Amino acid sequence: MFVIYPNVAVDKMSVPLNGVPGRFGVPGHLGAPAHSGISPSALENLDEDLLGSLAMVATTLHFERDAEIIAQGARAEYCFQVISGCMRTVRLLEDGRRQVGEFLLSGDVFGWDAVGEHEFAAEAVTPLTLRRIRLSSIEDRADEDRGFAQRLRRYTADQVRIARARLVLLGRKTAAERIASFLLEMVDRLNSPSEAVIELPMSRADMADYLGLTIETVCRGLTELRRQGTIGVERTRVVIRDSRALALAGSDCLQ
Amino acid sequence: MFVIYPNVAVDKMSVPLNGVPGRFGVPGHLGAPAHSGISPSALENLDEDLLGSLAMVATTLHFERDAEIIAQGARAEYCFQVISGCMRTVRLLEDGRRQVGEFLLSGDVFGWDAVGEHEFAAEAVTPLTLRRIRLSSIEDRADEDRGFAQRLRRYTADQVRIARARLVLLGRKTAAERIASFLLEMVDRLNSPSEAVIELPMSRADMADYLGLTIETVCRGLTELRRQGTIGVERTRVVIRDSRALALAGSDCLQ
DNA sequence: CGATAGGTTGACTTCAATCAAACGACGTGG
DNA sequence: CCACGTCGTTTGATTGAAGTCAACCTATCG
Repeated sequence: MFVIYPNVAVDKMSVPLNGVPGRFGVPGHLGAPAHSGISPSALENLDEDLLGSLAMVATTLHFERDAEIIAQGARAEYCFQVISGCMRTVRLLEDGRRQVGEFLLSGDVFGWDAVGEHEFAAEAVTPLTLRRIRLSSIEDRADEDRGFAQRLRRYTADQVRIARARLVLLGRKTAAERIASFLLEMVDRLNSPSEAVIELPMSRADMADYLGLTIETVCRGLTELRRQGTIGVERTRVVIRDSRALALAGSDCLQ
Repeated sequence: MFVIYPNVAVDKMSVPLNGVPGRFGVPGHLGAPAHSGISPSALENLDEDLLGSLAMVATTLHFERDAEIIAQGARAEYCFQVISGCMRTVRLLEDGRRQVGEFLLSGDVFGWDAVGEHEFAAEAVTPLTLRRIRLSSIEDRADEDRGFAQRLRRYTADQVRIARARLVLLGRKTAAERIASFLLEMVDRLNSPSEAVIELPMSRADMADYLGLTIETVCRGLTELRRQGTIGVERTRVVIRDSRALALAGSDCLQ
């Protein structure tokens, strides 16, 4: 039902929180595991908690919204697993263009693939709780624990497939299709209490940079889907009114 | 660094003959040792030959240009390592839009990340020699050979990073930048005898579908680079005249 | 040869970006 | 409590980069 992370040196960052959308409340203080009511925080399911067994060598960290967890180009020494909240990976070009690599939710791991340095920065989309683990610990564990190595392989293979599916989205899909696909992805990943309603943790700007679009185009796309009766939108809350039409709009036959 | 290899590997396969798409090549003689005689190609370097140690359980196959090696959606039972030639992975949307996932050259492996089915098709860009290996063999070897498991992790992590770097290219770069980046990638990967000259194995259409552009836009981009004196182009041969300018044109600071 | 396929170039269109303005929610300070 | 400023979002008008359509070129091959 939940994960016990015993000791843990808790590097604690200030946990302010300027109110705000996406009621990802302040994570309970310290030892408190993924909280009760809201946000099941996925990690309850050990099968899906890749690094759960490394909790004893992990450090738990808290970040406020928009905090930078890792800078682009930082030396790769640690990787991070999201315990609760939402994180984004971003890469900037010199002139300021920004690409969001992925959004990470509970259980997702950032940076384990890094070699010399992290090629993407990592930032908190919402107040965030992370588990920080030395890359060497993962390598060591993989060497000595066959089951872990298998799970790691599966996880990484999944990441490759996911990234490649996004190549199709970015390379060949229209703005409208990208937006529809994105909503479908989020419906799938944010396991909401109610099937049909999702609370997007990220801003339009984040969505735009994830989808290779501009804020305005994302807005217009959402508005258009609403006009068609496919979804309902108001700020961060999206209601899926016709998921069949949405899948169609996203050209997601295979997926 | 400089590999000395006959730039066309010996294939007993008859010559090109332009392709009828979706045609199968001739499967190799079963159990034939990986390289009978010549054609070590790039694989001479064992360090870079991830699956070299599995050669005894591999089957060598030959395909003609444009042959389909694996169909999109095919059951994932085998993976393939390129011995010589160039392979592309492609994914089609229902309406015919096409995205090339990657180009694979000597040593590269296709399909090891697949779970139920291959989400991309694999096709021969040039006459092609492959090593075919059961996915289960890889899994088994990874379980029993720590060094192999490590190399496999490194290889897969590389694939993740490469795919994510392409997200930036497809999501945020202009046509001109994509084309310049592509040339730089190819200069790096096709280790040509002469630093400054590369022979592109793929057509403009393949390049376009790799870069999320149209054939015409690729042509215009190449022409523009030539007009600027950055490269020389004639059909498949590209001469890099000013690699500094090319890197600049590609916005590839980090990379 | 002529046929064909791939490549290049030009004219025009279009989808998404850019520029601009207004709105709404929220927090702050008077 | 309300006026105000800020920030994120939405909508509209316009621009522009890349797509589409079309013609032509140039290797290659039967």
